[in-house]
Amino acid sequence: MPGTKSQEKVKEIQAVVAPLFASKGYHSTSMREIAREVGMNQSSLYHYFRGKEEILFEIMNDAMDQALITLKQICATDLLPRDKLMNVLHFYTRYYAGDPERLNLLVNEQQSLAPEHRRILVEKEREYVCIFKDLFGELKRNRTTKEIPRSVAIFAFLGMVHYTITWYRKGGPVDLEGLADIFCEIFTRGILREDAATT
Amino acid sequence: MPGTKSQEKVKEIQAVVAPLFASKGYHSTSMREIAREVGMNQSSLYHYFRGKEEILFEIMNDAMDQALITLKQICATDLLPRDKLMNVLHFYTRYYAGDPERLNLLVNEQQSLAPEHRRILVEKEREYVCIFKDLFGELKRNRTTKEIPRSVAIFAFLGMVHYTITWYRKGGPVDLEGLADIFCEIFTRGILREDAATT
DNA sequence: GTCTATACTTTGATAGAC
DNA sequence: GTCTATCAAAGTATAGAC
Repeated sequence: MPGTKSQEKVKEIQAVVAPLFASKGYHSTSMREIAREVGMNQSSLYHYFRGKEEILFEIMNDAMDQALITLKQICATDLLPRDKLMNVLHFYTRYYAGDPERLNLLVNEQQSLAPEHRRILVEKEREYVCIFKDLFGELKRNRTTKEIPRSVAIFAFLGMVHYTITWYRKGGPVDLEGLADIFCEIFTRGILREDAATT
Repeated sequence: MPGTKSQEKVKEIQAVVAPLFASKGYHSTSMREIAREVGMNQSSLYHYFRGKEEILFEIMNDAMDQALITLKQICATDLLPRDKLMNVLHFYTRYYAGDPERLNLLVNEQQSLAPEHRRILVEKEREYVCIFKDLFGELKRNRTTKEIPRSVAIFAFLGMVHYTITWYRKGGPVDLEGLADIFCEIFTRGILREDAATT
């Protein structure tokens, strides 16, 4: 394959870099350190990436795309709005809490992106929020939500989930499924009408 | 006042630096830029601080101390556990959402601290969590909480509140009091027993 | 595709006059 | 307390041989 640049190697580098960026932060991780950790010369990295910032962007971009695909799949089903929402909440929780090293970057390193890359991810972020908003819209038509502004409800949930990367560790007293269940319950009881919640 | 180093100037510098660190990140903000923004020479900064990291630490440390004082005051009253909790949640929400530029650092720049400073703040973080845990302990004795692990409930709340620094802006459709009310409601309905919630 | 060598820039911090 | 001048270190990135 000409001009392919060995996608396996690219993935391998990203797999090494994500935890590095996550633990020390983007700006505190040097290209020299990355190269050492990957096991190649610093200059060789530039064969696979245009620069340090591109490594960060591609990891973050992949992570967002991956989640978007699944979220859209769930929403495309003909489940009841309530069940769709539960599936979305469940998936999203497992996604973040299950891969904290990579998702960490999405939460903490937005500032480190070049403006044009930042714009791309902000746009995808908007897609995320739209998916949630649409779901709540469907619920509202069925009069199943309380009088909490939709966006506040969404951001409350996102905050709850994103924060897991700082405290949740697999292998602890609560497993991933259990955590997703708890978040669903908090959100259900807290946001939706009780009569709907007990359905 | 000998050896005082003009506390007013120190506060002024911190007030300029906090938004800088918050918007561009600690490592992307240089001492030269800080000096320019403050309106003094780069070297002069070293008269007030031992170095860049100390500026960051002192801002973060002050912010934590300030919150701790109020939280302890609330807990020292002889209100009902439920009311104490509501007061704590209310204050904490207003504190974070009301000063996002400074509190941003507490959420995003822990990695940038020197190890010994990091340790100090981690210790204070533990105090925070203890305050919440004790409150839930009081509630549990009255059998007013559901079967959600205490720490999960606490981290759910902290995540919800800390995330406000990324989306909430004063002057929008929801004011600070309203936001605190909503968070209290979500948390009350989601975490506590319904019978207790409607008291 | 991988290396050596190096250019170039920016950084945090210090010395010392005033 | 504030400045000028400067240092040493570390950073990203590139040129070019193999």
